[in-house]
Amino acid sequence: MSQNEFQSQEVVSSLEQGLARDGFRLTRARHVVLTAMVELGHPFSTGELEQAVARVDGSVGRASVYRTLALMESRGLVEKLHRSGQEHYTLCLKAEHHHHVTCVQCGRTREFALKDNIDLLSTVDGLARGLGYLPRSHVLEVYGVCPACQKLAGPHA
Amino acid sequence: MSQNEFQSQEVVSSLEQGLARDGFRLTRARHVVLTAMVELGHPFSTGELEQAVARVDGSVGRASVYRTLALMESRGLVEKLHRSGQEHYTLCLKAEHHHHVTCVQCGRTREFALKDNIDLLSTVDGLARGLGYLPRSHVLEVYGVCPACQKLAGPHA
DNA sequence: CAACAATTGATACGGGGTATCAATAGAGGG
DNA sequence: CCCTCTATTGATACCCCGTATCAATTGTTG
Repeated sequence: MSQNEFQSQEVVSSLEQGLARDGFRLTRARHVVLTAMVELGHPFSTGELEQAVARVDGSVGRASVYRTLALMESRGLVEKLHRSGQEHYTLCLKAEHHHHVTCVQCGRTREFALKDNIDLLSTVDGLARGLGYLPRSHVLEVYGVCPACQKLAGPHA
Repeated sequence: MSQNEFQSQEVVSSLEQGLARDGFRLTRARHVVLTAMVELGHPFSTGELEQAVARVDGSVGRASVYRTLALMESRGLVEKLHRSGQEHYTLCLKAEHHHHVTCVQCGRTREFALKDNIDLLSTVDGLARGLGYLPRSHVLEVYGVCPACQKLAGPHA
């Protein structure tokens, strides 16, 4: 646990360094929101984020939660997940283009890149070209049961 | 144009027949909302749908617009599109599992299935398995410039 | 046509997210 | 270390979207 807290703080300060590098100020509010995001450790709704922030520091205003969320999203460090009933957001630690596998039971996500699978990436583009489109981008989200939840459920998953 | 209107009415009544088959009543409100959806002919936000409905028949209540939208969505005849800044919905005419290509310029969508591309489909599942997940479902949305918009833009697209 | 239930429109409500704005507090220079 | 300048903040009010409610209406079935 203290191990986890240690890692969390490292993640938070690396995010903060990124902000500072681009001329954003390191403020108490941002620190608190980032800490809350990292400590949640899994995709969160805006409501969950608000609660987590309040737990860390009740003096941070609601508006700052949304402002920081928007800031991180605009920098590609937080992404919206699709197909969850309610919109959820997740921290992205990989810089490059990537996708998510979301566990339909515990809700945790895992990032993956397609570099090992160049076929897939080029197939998606090729598919668009086959329809006469000029490919620009795509969204691919995968849903399944993660290894941990499979174990919990027993062999008849 | 009257050709289009004729086709629109056919689509609307085929949707209505589906509803009737399952015991839903054919009401004025539903007819108006479906007509508005079909006549929009491209992905729409809820606001656009409200406006279109009002244009067709101003006496239809706001609640019924949302009720009909939810009904169609629950039947898989309308799907939410992802990654649009604002949520958008689109009519789905294909029954089977399919995806959308959305033009980033005109916003129109086109459905496509992966049957010609079984590789891709099984690759996505295989990819999840490779990470230890039990694949359940996925979202794939493709964005690009459609043939018509490419022509408009000239050869330097 | 009668009767029953599904559906509707109007209304009010709630919650999420934002615009506003005076007050605060970073960051950098002296 | 303090000063200044401006980004950022917290509080508030506000707006808008979607929904719960409910009496009135309208499909449908027999």
